Amino acid sequence: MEVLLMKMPSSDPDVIPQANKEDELESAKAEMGEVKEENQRLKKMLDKIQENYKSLQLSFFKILQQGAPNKSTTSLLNVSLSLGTTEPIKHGKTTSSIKPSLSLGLDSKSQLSTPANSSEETWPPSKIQNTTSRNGDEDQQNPVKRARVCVRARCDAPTMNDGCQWRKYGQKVSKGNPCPRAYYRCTVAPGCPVRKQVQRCAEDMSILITTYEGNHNHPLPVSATAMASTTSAAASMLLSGSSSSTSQQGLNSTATTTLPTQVLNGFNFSLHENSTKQFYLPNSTSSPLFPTITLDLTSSPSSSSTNFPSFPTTSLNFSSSESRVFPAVWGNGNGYPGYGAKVPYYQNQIYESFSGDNLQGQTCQQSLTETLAKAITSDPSFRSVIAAAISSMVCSSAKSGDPTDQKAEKFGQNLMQAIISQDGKDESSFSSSYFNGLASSTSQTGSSLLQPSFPFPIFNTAFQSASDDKEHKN
DNA sequence: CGTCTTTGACCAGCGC
DNA sequence: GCGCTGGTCAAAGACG
Repeated sequence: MEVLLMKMPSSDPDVIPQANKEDELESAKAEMGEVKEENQRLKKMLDKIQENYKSLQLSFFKILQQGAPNKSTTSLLNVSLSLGTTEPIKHGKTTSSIKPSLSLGLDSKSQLSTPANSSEETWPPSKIQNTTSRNGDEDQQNPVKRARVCVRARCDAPTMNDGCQWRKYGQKVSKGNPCPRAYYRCTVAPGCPVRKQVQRCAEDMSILITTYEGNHNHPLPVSATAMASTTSAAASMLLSGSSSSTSQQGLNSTATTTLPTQVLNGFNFSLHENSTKQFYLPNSTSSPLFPTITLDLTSSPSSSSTNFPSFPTTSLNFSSSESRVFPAVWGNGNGYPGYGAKVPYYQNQIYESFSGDNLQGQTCQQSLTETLAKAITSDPSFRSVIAAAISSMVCSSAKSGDPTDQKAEKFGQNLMQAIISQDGKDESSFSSSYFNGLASSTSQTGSSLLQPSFPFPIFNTAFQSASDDKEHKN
């Protein structure tokens, strides 16, 4: 800790009287004791944050379960999982309005849209539907299994690495988008019905839009479970999360009704009617027949084509305009690179948000540090959320009047200041060292402040993914 | 040699 | 009926 470093004697010890040495030693010991107390206090704070997180998570799933799914209507819906997209949304020529309504941190929003012609919304086409119907049990799949999951992410590589094995079977240049659309099918197991489309956003070439359809009929590699679980869970939410009723008429109308956006842990889960042009991808002709789940991992100002209403929300956005933030995640959509690559921590975040499974991975301080550094440096809102949480905890603690709490308050303020001040800076090294310091000081006290019990699942999964990564490499 | 990608052809749905 | 469009097929070539 810097406190200790500052207290290190700088002058020649030979000229310092023995009494002064002892005084400094005692002073250093006292400082160490205070630091330990601070660590204990921080641990309590984090425990409380964890409790709050779990409580919110439980509330979220309760709401999901309580929402009586109307499968006849939900099959006509799109679900959009937005991570941090808070900018104003365009729906054709209209803009959206906001209607907060749900409690427990769950917001809802309304939106208007013009009838969209999104190729994303219409895949698979009727031909495929007929084809799958001829395949026997394919048509027996429930809407969840038939749901499509569209993932938007910033990625320089041709495809996202989702851990699965894909084989490209076609490529087309769709009208209105100079970027060709690639068609892949899962080759992990023969006969796997899962297919995906990959296309770059015409308005922002850095955004890669991947649309998945179908469920895997085989075990998935560990590195692929994050995305698969995400899509599956999102599809489940698609059915359970809609309380709004729609009709085919509504789908054909020029304006759509309001569907809720739920915010949990900073993640926005919004439901869109299928006619909503969530993302540009113009030119589609067929009517929407499958529910579509859109997972927006972008929040760049340039992604003005995203059609999410602007609404005030506390959002954790783990995307970054710099794709290198996830160097080991994207790219090379072939084979099983996922076994050697880390599962994107934000994907795991999503997965855990749905599954409620707080992974208790092994300790990996370095991975945690890097993850924290990336999370903090990649998004200001993340820093703000952390700072706000710490501020809240510290302030409530300081009200107790305990002098040590005042020190904790000061420490928290410094931490907040340090976090917030990272805006606009390349502070990976700083964040890394900062949390290294936290973690190392924690280990001194024998606690597990930042270890698997960390309240943010992103951190837990960072452990997990790192562990998986090491396992696969071994 | 096996696997994968490329790419033109083909098919079906939709709008005019 | 025709043209447009999206999606799939399959032969040929590339690659390790």
